[in-house]
Amino acid sequence: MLDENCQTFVSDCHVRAAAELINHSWDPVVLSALRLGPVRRNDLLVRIGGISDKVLTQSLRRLQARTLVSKETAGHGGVVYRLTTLGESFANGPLAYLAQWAAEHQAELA
Amino acid sequence: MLDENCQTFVSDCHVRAAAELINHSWDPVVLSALRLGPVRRNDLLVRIGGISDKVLTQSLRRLQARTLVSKETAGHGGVVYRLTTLGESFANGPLAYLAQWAAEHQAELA
DNA sequence: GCGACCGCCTACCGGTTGGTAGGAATCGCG
DNA sequence: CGCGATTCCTACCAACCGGTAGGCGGTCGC
Repeated sequence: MLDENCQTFVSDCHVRAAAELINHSWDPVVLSALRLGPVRRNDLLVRIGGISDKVLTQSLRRLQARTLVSKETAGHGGVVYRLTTLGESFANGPLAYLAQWAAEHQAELA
Repeated sequence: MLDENCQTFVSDCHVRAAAELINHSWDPVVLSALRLGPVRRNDLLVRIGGISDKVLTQSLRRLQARTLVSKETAGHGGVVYRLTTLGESFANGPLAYLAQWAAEHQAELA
């Protein structure tokens, strides 16, 4: 479904691949929140405001599947999530650039 | 819905604002396709493979509302869509960076 | 052991997105 | 005028995303 569409123009293929990383609306927010450092799940719920319990789990599952986030067990039946090297590369690179652009052009966006 | 969530950490607010620009899966593809130059609607349908007529219209409406894309009437009942200055800034900036990152890390992404 | 907390899972519901099909309005050409 | 091309709109449908509620099993402190 992605390959045959790449016939049209190649760069588009990479745009679609990248879009799938942030296409779920909460994923970029979770990645951005994890830039502040490793954090336990419940603290992540607080750090990100307004996300529901289930959605955070789903988002973390997706990000784990793409090896952007890793999970470690901690004491007290707790869990710590942190960015992987790939995740840091994405969060500090394209995602940070995206946020910076949005900040600069904030006034121009309705 | 966005403001009160910005209490948590400020950069996150901009991430969410930027995410709304590419939240709809076809929008980045349309913007990327328009980077190749102004184009009529039907040609855009061909240039982008696999998009449906209705979805392209909806995507263009959203992008027009955000002043990323402008529409001009052309002869023969035709219409020409092109990127605005803001749209070019976004497509050549964050979007291009995103695609470049995806191309570089293509192998690491499942 | 018991209660509290934590992570996670399972329904269910509502809204949105994407796809298909059909048709209306407009313009230019033969 | 008849016709095709183009743009756009309206249903209708399937699939998905996000939210709510409730429950299950694990670990820790008491």
